[in-house]
Amino acid sequence: MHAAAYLEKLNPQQRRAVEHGVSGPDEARKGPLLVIAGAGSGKTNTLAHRVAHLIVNGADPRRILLLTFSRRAAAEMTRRVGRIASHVLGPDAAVLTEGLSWAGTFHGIGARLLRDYAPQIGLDPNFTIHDREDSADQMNLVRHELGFSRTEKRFPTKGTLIAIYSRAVNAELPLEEVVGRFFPWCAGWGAELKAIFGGYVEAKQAQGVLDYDDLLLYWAQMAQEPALAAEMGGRFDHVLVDEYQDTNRLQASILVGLKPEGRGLTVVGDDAQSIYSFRAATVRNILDFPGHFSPRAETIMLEQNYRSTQPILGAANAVIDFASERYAKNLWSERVSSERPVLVSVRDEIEQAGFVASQVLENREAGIALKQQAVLFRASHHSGPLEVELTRRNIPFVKFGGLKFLDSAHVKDVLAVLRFTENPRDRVAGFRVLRLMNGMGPATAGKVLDALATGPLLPTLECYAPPPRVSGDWQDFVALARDLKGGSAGWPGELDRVRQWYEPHLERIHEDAPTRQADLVQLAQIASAYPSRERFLTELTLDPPDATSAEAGRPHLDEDYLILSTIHSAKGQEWKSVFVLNTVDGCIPIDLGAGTRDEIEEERRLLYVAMTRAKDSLSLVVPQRFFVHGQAARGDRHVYAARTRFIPPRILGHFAQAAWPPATPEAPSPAANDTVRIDLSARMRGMWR
DNA sequence: CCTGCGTTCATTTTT
DNA sequence: TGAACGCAGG
Repeated sequence: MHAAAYLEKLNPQQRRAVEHGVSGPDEARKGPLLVIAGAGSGKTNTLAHRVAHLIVNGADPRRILLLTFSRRAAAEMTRRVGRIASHVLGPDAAVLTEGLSWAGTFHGIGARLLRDYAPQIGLDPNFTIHDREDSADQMNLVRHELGFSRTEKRFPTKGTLIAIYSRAVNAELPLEEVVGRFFPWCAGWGAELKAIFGGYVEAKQAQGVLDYDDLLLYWAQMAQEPALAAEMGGRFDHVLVDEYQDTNRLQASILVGLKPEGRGLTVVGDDAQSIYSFRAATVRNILDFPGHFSPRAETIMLEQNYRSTQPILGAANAVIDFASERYAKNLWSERVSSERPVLVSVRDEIEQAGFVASQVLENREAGIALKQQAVLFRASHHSGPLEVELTRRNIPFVKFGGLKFLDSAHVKDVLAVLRFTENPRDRVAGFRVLRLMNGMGPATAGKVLDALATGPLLPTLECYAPPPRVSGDWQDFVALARDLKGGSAGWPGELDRVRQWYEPHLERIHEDAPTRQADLVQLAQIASAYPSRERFLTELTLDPPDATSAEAGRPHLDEDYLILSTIHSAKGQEWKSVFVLNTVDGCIPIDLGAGTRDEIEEERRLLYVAMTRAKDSLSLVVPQRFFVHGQAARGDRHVYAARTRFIPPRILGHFAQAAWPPATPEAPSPAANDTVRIDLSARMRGMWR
């Protein structure tokens, strides 16, 4: 085939990455490939082209494994591959790219493979998956059983326990080292920790439950068994991994197990954007990748940035130049502009919100849609005052990252009922469900669960004689279980049946039942997009919908809305105009605990990631003071903050500086007197009563 | 054995 | 500010 037209648009480095090991009969060229792709260097585009190029040249899409960071990224990649391929192959391409079914996150693909191989590794293929909070609850049950809830000295909480456990698994480190390095204040509890973790693993196995870490751990273990590894690896001719800088040791082990020689293996990433070390991701994976193989992996650098203007890129480069260990890159852009990024000084978070809201509207008047603008922040709650201001001004927004509505108690309750039906041995789900009934405490619930550990759901529940005070609720519950188990409602009718059962409990437990009901309606809508209960539960746990929007109502998809996002959730995205909130020491870097050197370095990369999301305009907002949390609403205790240490004086030349509101010698407004004399809003509300 | 109340505590990022 | 835990009463 002559050089395809779709390759012409790529720059020489991108093209090398796309064609690596594809053209030419030379087997040796199918060796491993590392692509270091700087921010905005067309990484996704290059990877999509590579996959399309493989398919166009005869690779079987069903034998391509594509590991991405989120399901959204996987979907985007599949879409792009389809578009590129259809330029070459016409309508046939649709059939081919539909075969690209092994695209997803490590965890998602892991779950799928584990269900496939379950019989061979002694696993119940109907396992249910615990999210982080469920895992913590499970850990707590064990902690209690082993009697560690009443120790003399303060014992680590369930959250700490699961964090330690998870770190040890994902980093493939011995417990002692994990505790010593990351949790030194727990150093005295070595033996107790081992006991708890042992109990935790046994509990999961007895219940047919896997946690997030198990999805990788079991997969990695399978990949260490030569026979299984060969079979699994043999299913795929090509394995491509995106965002490799954010993988951990366990994930690297999986790759090596699947492709020991690195044949057909491609990893893409940018060490300067590694921001997930709290999940045990290690930048060493990408730094050490080439040397893992013999001969070494070929390394290609993509250094031309197509996203940002030169002044924005220059400022971002200046920030990351202080980083210690990294692949030296020299990112450059042809996009000229006279506009430097702006450091905007504001009085406090309230003014910050005012500034952003005004600026966003101004931009929109200038023709930049809200969707082309984003506000980024380090921690989810940093956007609180801004959300209030946006709501007040009626500016629609969607927020990515932070608390999801799946974490709210009522949604978890409903999901737990489904999971409990799917797997009656799941004690965390069972506990949650049973305790909903009035009069059902921990002891009674425990007895029911004990009975279920050995017998099947229905006869066990039907035969169980509950204490008299729960009998009414109990009958309803058994009827529910019968309906669900009988499958008469079908999917997603089952969910409606659960909601119907749940409603009286919801009203009894929560004051604000109506708002919570609305969430459950939302949940039912989401559910209708899934083909079955099992798929719904699995995929919802592994790929929760990642956005929440203004309470005023979710904007319709065709509407315009502003993007609010944590920096972590902004990964891989870009906007014309970007605002970064709280660019001060204490927020970036966040002041928490020790603040080791590595942690500080990661915070630096976070700022770099935030800055490199901007195409045309970038504002870093620096509030001068912060009100202290946990005082009376009108209190004015506050602390002063300083500009982030990652922008020291010697690189200030890369920025323009401004203050907001622009200084005007106007008389102070009367509202500055902060005593409220009359409550007008109450009066307004009263008009309608 | 369960529930409700009072107290305390700890506040990142996410598959 | 809210969630999580402990304690006492029923």
